[in-house]
Amino acid sequence: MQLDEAKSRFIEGWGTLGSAWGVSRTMAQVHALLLVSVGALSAEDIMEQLQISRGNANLNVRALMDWGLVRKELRPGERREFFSAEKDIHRVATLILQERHKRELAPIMRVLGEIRQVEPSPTVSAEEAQAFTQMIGSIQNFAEFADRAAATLIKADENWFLSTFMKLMRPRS
Amino acid sequence: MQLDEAKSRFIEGWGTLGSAWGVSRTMAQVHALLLVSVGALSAEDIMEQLQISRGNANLNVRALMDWGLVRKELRPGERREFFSAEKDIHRVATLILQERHKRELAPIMRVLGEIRQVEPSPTVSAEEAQAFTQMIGSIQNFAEFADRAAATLIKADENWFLSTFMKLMRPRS
DNA sequence: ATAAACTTTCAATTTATATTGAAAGTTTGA
DNA sequence: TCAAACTTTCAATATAAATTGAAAGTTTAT
Repeated sequence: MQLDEAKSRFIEGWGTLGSAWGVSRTMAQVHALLLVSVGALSAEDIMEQLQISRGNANLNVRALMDWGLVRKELRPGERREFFSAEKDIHRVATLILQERHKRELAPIMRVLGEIRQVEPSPTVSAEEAQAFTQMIGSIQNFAEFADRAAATLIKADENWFLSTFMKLMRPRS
Repeated sequence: MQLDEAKSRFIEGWGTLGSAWGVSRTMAQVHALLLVSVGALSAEDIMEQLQISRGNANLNVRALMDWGLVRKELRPGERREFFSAEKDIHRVATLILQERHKRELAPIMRVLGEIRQVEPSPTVSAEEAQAFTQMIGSIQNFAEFADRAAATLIKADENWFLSTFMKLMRPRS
């Protein structure tokens, strides 16, 4: 396979993956393109390679910058902006986790905390109320656990965690 | 807060969470409704409580059954079908992980494996090809790691719950 | 065999989301 | 200051996804 074809396939695959996980296809594709590009790319480059409009390119590049996955690169003597992606995949994962925590986990946790205060009422049996509270409680517990686990991974910039657990999980390597 | 309001808020929140993660809002809402319902519900119940059409209810209930999150419950002497959700949150998490692994992780892993075989070509520099191969390789490694980590952490959480439960049951030993 | 009580399907429609492209805005250099 | 070289915005448009509802299909009881 040629490098160009390999890159296209990666961009396509990354886009598909993104849309399955609630990230817009184009945003994921811009990210993929920047990941496999050696240098930084201009808006024009992105427009051309992905065949998208200027506005669309701008929108998605800015969204990626909000996520911290892409940064602007200014070249002395050049007026236009270039963009490059964070290439360290561990940092990429960290940034994505942080952002998703903030945007999606935190809000649902707030809701769970609020709805757990169900008042006793004459129209519902005690056991029904309790079943509800238990369900919510177990979701809270699990979410907190998952959250802490993710945070632990985030803090594992040092390799001790990764190497320790990699050995546990990949006894063959 | 009344139980009914709490349930509504949960259903709404779960739906929002779902759509942020690539699950259709209604599917997540049907799931939420069944999670907080004590018994099994009929198609009619779901239609009424979520204000959706019969076709929509049927479609989403079947999708949830494909995920293994919901099962049909037949009552002797009743012609219609009832549906109930898996209530054990660890099983829920496990089922979701399994399914997403199968649907989304496995396909991208296949692509990554394929595109890593870039042929040398006179039109691309060796270092460009190598940068690409390294990028793909690090994504592969990370994906494998994350995959194992998720499975391991879920098991760890299950064990934690189990041991806590055992201690509660057998405080003396 | 027929009808009643359901479930399933799917073409049409609605709704939500992404995209465009031209205009407005901004920055830089002469 | 102006004009060139850019970036950003946003109303209009296109695309994709979800939803409806009625018809077709299925199962069960009589």
